Order: sequence, then C-alpha cells, then structure tokens
Amino acid sequence: MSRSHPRTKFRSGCPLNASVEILGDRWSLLIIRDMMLRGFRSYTRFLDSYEHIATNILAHRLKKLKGYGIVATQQDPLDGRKVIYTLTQKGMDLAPVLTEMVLWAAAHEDTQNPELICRIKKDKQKFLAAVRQKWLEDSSRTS
Amino acid sequence: MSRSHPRTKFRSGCPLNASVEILGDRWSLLIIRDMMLRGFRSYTRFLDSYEHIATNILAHRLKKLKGYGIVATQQDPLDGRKVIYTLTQKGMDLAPVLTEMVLWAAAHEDTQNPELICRIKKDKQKFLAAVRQKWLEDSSRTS
DNA sequence: CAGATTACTTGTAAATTGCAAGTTAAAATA
DNA sequence: TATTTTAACTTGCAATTTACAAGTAATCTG
Repeated sequence: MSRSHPRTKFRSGCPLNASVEILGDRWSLLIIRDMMLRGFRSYTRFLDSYEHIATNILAHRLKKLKGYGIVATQQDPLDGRKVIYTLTQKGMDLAPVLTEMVLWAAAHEDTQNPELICRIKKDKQKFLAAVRQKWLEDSSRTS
Repeated sequence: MSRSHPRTKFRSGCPLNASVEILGDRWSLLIIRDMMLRGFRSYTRFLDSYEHIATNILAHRLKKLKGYGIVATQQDPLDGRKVIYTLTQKGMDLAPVLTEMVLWAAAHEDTQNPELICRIKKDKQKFLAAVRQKWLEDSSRTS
C-alpha cells in the first residue's frame, strides 16, 4: 500500500525545504549514516545502533526513505528472513551533507570520534571518494 | 527560565547525531535559511515566509536556536517593540550544510529557484564567501 | 488617545514519537 | 521432525510535539 514516491507536494518549492521535509527528523540521517559509514544493511543492525531507535519508528523511516528512493531493498538469497537495505545513488549523494554536518558539530559541540573528524579535515575530497568507492564495491558484491 | 544552553546530554557522542538533535526538525534550518540567505531579522518576517510556520513553533525554535548559540538577539534601538535576530558565527558556519542540502534536493527533487542553484554550482567557494561577506557587513552595521 | 504593530503566550485538537508486547515466516537446533 | 531462535516487522497505548486559533502586553503611529 506504500506508494513508491510520496506525492504530497512540498510546502514550498525551495530546495532546502525539500531536503528538510525528506530528512528533517531525529532519525533519518542516522540511518543513512549507519548505511554509509558503518556498512549496516539490516533492520536488526540499525536497531542495535548507538541511539536506540524504536522498532516502529525504524520501520516507518525505512519505508519513507525507500519511498523517496534513498534506500533500496532486496531479499537475502542466503537467508529468506533477511532483507538487505542499501543506499541508492540518491542516498549516496547525501555524503557531502553528512560530512558538513559532522564538521559543524565537531567544531561547535562536544562530540567524539576524533579519527573520523581528522580524516575528513585532512582531505575532504579524498574522504568522499573513499566512501563512494566502498559503496561501489559493496554494490558490485551485492547485485 | 530558558537556560543559555540545553545541557541534557546527546543520545550519543556521534557528531552527526549532535547536528541531528540540534537541527533535525521541520523548521530550524528554514529559519536559518531566512536569516542567512534572505536577510530576515524579525519575528514577523519569519512568520511571513513561504512555509508558514505557526507562531508558537517559531517562538520555541528561536529560543532553542538561541540556546545553542546559533542565533543572537538584540533590541532594536529605533523601535522598542522589535527584536533583531542575527546569526552568530556558529550559525553562519552552517552555510556549507545548507549549501549541500540545496544541491542535493536540486539534483534529486522537483524544486524551484534555479538562479540560486546555478550560482552555487558555478563556484561553491565564491558563493560561500559572498554569503559570509554579506553577514560581516550586516554585523558591522548592527553592532 | 485610538488604533495598529510587534513579539510573543495560551488553549486545545491532531499528529507523531516512544515503549512494550505481539505476530509471522524462515532458519537453526535438538 | 519438533522446538527454539531469529529477522522483520505490526499493534496498542501513553507521552510528547505540532498545528491552528485566539488572546495579551508593550510600544508606536496618526
């Protein structure tokens, strides 16, 4: 019953507003982070992440992200119970957004994971290329 | 009663999570957009923006953003009713985040404002420098 | 000084979130 | 093969948040 793309029009045509309507909540970007930076691909992995999302919220967010074409699903050929969640190209294109949000918080808030921040600061383009490369490799391994 | 900085600890130490907890809602980044890109500085200006935020939500968001040191307030010396809202350095440092979110939505969703997108695409660094420069000029004019 | 403006607050209904528990199908184990 | 476990959800309900409408206090304008 979930349509492939939520077609209720955005509140305005502003591109920032579109991003906010799609990603502006307390969980979506964290799920994308787990997929992009930690390589998580399954429901239970997302559940076990640091911030402890509730099961129903996770299900809703995954459905929404899929609806917007940010994540895609496939059945695990080796285990009929498992669903494999992957980032689409559209999802991967959020890498610069995540990166800038990480840099901003690292600069202005008390946060952890200094290795990641160092790596990004040292060479942002190289970091983005590496993230993208890892995604390409995982994609070829999967599909 | 509003403390200067919300000191309830974040759900995790992840810098992305900090950004999400501070900015991850449907309004905060739009208010920051109006200040950064449209030069809005007052409560009524924010209310009249495209997406039509409710008055109580706006008041809450402004309080929160002020609490996090993203916006600052001052009385208008020429009109005792008016409060002037400005972005702090911390708020201005969100420019790369907004920029990447604009680019992402422009690439993947049906949005408007092609001039802005063109300008960013043509030379991102130049765009960011210009936004920053405008802020500096407004700051000197104000304080 | 009467009316308008600015920056809010308050009340209330609707929607969303969070927590706990349950369900279904498939796989692993005894 | 029967039983238990696992994975991916769904359901019910209370608590929180959001949205809409209306009201208020201080200031300004004619």
